[in-house]
Amino acid sequence: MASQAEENYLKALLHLSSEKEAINVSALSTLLKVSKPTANSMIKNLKEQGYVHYEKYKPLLLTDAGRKAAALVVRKHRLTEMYLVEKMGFGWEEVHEIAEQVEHVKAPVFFDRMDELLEHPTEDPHGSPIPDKDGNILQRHYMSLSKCQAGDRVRLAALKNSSKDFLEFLDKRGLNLGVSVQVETVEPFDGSVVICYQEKRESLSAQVCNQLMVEYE
Amino acid sequence: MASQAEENYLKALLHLSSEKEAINVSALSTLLKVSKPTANSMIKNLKEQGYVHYEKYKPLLLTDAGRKAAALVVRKHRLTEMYLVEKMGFGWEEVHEIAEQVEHVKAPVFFDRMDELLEHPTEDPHGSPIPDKDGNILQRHYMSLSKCQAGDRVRLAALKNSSKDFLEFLDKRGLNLGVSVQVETVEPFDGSVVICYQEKRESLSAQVCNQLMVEYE
DNA sequence: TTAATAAGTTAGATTAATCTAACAAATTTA
DNA sequence: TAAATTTGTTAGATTAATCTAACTTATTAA
Ligand SMILES: [Mn+2]
Ligand SMILES: [Mn+2]
Ligand SMILES: [Mn+2]
Ligand SMILES: [Mn+2]
Repeated sequence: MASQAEENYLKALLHLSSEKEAINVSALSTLLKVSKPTANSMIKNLKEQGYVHYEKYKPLLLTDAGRKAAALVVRKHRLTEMYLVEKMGFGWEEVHEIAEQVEHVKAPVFFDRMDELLEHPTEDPHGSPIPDKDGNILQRHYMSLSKCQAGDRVRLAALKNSSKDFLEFLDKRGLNLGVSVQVETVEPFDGSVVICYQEKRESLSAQVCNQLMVEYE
Repeated sequence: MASQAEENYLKALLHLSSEKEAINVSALSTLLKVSKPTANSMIKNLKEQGYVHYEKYKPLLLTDAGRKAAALVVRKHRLTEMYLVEKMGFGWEEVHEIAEQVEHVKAPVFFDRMDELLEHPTEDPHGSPIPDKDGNILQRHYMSLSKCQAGDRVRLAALKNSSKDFLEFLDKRGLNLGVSVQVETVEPFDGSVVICYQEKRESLSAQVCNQLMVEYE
């Protein structure tokens, strides 16, 4: 079974490959906060195990087995986050660090039980999809709030970024997933947007709008 | 913060010292299934950190700091076991292996939340005491069922041994903690005991009775 | 009280995961 | 295209946790 380090690398590789098909070692080492030689040597190890395609100086690519293994780690991570929020009462900004550790528990039944108790959730507390038991990830195609126009009525469905700072920013404004939002104005100059929701009116910078994924109601 | 290995050694040392004040390296290495040199070198490490008193060839002794650190690991372990049984519906025979891993999560708030949700339990699913947040362990002085006499009416309060086999043996007979038991006969020859409980009559070997801790009702 | 056995230690090796320093290859910029 | 920059690799060292082999000390049995 994969070690904690291996599981973390697999997750990072899957994450990077979702933004750009081919992955480079630098991005991996930056994301995981390890040196490039460290990442390089782990890549050789993962190649040995059949999880990545790799040739010297060429970009990295997850194999099918690698993608599946990675998705199953993501599944454990997101089930844990959902469990922590729904069953233990944690805030969505607290759960990532805990899940980062709990995801490595070697006891499939533990995660299966979370899945059951949560009644097979399909998204985590930040709106990201929870891969199924075969490692398939149902990609939702939400739209960024920054693509909306004045007058649009949308529901906040997911976050592109789930950093603690951002989550706390949203908490302060009562911007939770599921909230229905009316786009009032879009400022052409800087892309900032004024929205109305739950009797509130807020102006959000383009940077924030980019991170907010919405769908039409 | 202590590594997983260090936490496991501390727990083992506390466990061994509960049976015999002074601990020897052999017992430790046997319990943890590592070689004696491995145990020896970890002892030197723990001594460096102020967790054990140790001089070459002399028996091992936990320091106050070591005993406290160990008790806090045991606290995490037992809170986890209790949480798994009470909140997640696991059987008492399934939880030890999972807790053995979860206990190493570095997130005090995670265990504090379990403690709250369980309303500050004082015993784990096997009747063992859960140390408090300062590492104090309230020792209950239960009596072994093998010390009982015909006619005694007692309640099953704890298990001295919680191996999977033993737990399954008890499950098959409906012998759960809290069950009220009437001692029918005690066989002087082999120490076996016939008990009545919940419309059932069972004969238990001395070996089993030794592991069953009871209290008068 | 010696001899046998058990317990404990030292030395040295191994593995996984990490690092820095040095260098090579690829890409970008001028 | 040549120079500068970025990216990737190799070599070699380190640390934690483990092992085996060989040896020493302590305990137990004859
Ligand atoms: Mn997360
Ligand atoms: Mn992790
Ligand atoms: Mn246990
Ligand atoms: Mn453990």
